[in-house]
Amino acid sequence: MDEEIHERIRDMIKAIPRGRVATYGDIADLAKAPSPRLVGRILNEDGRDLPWQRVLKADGTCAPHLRETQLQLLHEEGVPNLDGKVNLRDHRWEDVRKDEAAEPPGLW
DNA sequence: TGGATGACTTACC
DNA sequence: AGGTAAGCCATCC
Repeated sequence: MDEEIHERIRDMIKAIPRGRVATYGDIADLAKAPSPRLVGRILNEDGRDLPWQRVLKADGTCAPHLRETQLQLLHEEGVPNLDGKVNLRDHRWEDVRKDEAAEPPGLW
């Protein structure tokens, strides 16, 4: 059902930890959404109560109309950005989870 | 029914 | 590194 996806997408976004980010594609994947476009649409109409600032495009940039606000909020959360682009390698939610699970403790 | 649109992605050049 | 094109899914006209 569409409602299911809708809800799951919102839950996934809510689940993004502070100081971390995820791409639309990641959310779509985790929420089993058929397309990243759906994630964008959800945020557009129902993103008021969500940490929408933690959702970025695949290249680490954010949507044009939000750029200013987005970067500001992320910066306040402790997510640095370089000329409007966030380093996904260091702050991407999915990647970090994977690394933390696979990385031997104490290595870093 | 068919085409246009959007807080997207990937591939190619 | 930056531009274009095609694919993508739900919605609206």
